[in-house]
Amino acid sequence: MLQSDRVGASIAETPQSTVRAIATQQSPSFRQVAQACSRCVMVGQCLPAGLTADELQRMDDIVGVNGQCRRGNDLYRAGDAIEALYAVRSGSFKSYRLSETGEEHVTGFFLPGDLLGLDGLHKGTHASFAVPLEDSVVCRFPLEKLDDIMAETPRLTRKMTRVLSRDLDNQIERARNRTADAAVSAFLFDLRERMVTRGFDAGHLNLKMSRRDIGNHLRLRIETVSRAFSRLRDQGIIDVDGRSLRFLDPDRLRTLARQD
Amino acid sequence: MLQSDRVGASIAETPQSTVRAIATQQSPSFRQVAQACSRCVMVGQCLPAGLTADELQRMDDIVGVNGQCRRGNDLYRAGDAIEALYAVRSGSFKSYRLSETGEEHVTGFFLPGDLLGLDGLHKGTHASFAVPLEDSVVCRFPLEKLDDIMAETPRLTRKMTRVLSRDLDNQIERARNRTADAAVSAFLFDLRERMVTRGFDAGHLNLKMSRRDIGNHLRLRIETVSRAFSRLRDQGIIDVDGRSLRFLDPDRLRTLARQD
DNA sequence: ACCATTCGTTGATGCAGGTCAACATACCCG
DNA sequence: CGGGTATGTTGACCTGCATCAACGAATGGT
Repeated sequence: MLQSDRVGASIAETPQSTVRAIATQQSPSFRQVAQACSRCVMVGQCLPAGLTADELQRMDDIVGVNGQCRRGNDLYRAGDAIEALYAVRSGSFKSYRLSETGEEHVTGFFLPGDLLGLDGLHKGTHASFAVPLEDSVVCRFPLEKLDDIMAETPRLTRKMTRVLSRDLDNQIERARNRTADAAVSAFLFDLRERMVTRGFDAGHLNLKMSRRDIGNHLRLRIETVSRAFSRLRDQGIIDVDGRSLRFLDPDRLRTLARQD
Repeated sequence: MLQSDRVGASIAETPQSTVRAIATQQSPSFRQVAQACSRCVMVGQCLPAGLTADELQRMDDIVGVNGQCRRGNDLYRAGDAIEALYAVRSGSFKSYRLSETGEEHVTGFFLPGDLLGLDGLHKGTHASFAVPLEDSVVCRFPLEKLDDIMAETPRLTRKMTRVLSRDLDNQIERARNRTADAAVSAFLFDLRERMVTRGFDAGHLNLKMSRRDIGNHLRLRIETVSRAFSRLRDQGIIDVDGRSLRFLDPDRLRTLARQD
């Protein structure tokens, strides 16, 4: 099994985890829509992307609980036994780790369709914390069931392998040597591309994360991020006011993002 | 299948790849030893670790070609169609990428038992270049066969998932904010741990990579790496003379490695 | 054995980004 | 509504690492 040998409490029994099933609060038809991968608008970007109709039906069967995760709560915490992976259905998340001295390190931002928890699979316990940046909804893939379905569905196995490989590739790519302006440009351009891929409006977006989180993620100070934003604004590449962001010249943003 | 949809030449037909089967130059018994996972000293650290005897036998059957890779040649090149993953059997490798401007970025160092090529699986083409740091021997896992055996061997699928998850975890961990001394200490401590895990002498080792490669990997200049080495030597933590390295105080090295 | 080239070390100096500080605005809660 | 706290921007200064430079030692090709 993918899951840990450690026996942990189920999500519902784990006090610090705050996923709450909303199914019981909903009408049967809404619940059905909320649960089924086959009817999810994000299915093309998510783990089940590329599955046949039959295989998708099987995925529908294992996505047991959709849960709200509200601001200020954790989806999971580093050290928790992994019992499931989560896909973002709506909203957004950040993941972070703590150093031995208690320093936070933001390890990623997650949009609808993104999979949370992959970095902990090898240990059987979560390697990171995951917190919503806004009220969000997640789909829960219990590892045991995922494991079962993978044993019978090679296509899903391959998809999982590719998702892991892509994350690894992205992490390596992110580790390049860059100036502060290039790092911030790359961050914004990547965010825009991910939004476009998911069918969001490409022109305008509201950043859900703070300057602190962005800087922490890019290993830059908050002041440096702020100045980089200002320089991009002064050059007419973006229009930024607080967390409200407009892309005026994506091509030049891309060029800045690609220089070392 | 894990492998690309692109149809590429086999390794043997690819001019720039220089894996050469040595089986024909060896006696049958040596060849057998060289090929079989079940008789490899690195089997405990490698992809087949944890398989049953039966499953291991199946792995033996798919490891088709062991190849020498000599210094100055590439095992594979970024952009090549992926037809196989490689495990280091003996020797060592570095992987690197090229930026659009031709800048090299060293993405990892690989010791016996390590798997090469994982970051390219999602695209079907290699994301990096892989070159030996010394004359080395690799085991070749053809993706198609690996895919077949994974479909029938859930345990191998899980192992592959864990290997990918571990690499992802390591990459994230490496991205922490660190001073130059902490980064170099972490690099050396990690290298030592990996050598110990593989049963090599923990006290002394010969670095196979240049200061340039180390610095590039850690996003530091060669002079900064050299000075960090000198400071560690002055503090009595290591004894270093060129590429010859002795660990005098691993505990203090570990402490340095863990501070932000 | 030769020279050319790469590699590693150390010193002097420069600069990108960190640090410190001041201030404005937004948000939360009683 | 008002006071407190978190957030974001900008300026002035500082520092850790990059850059430039000089040198000796190791390596490789002929």
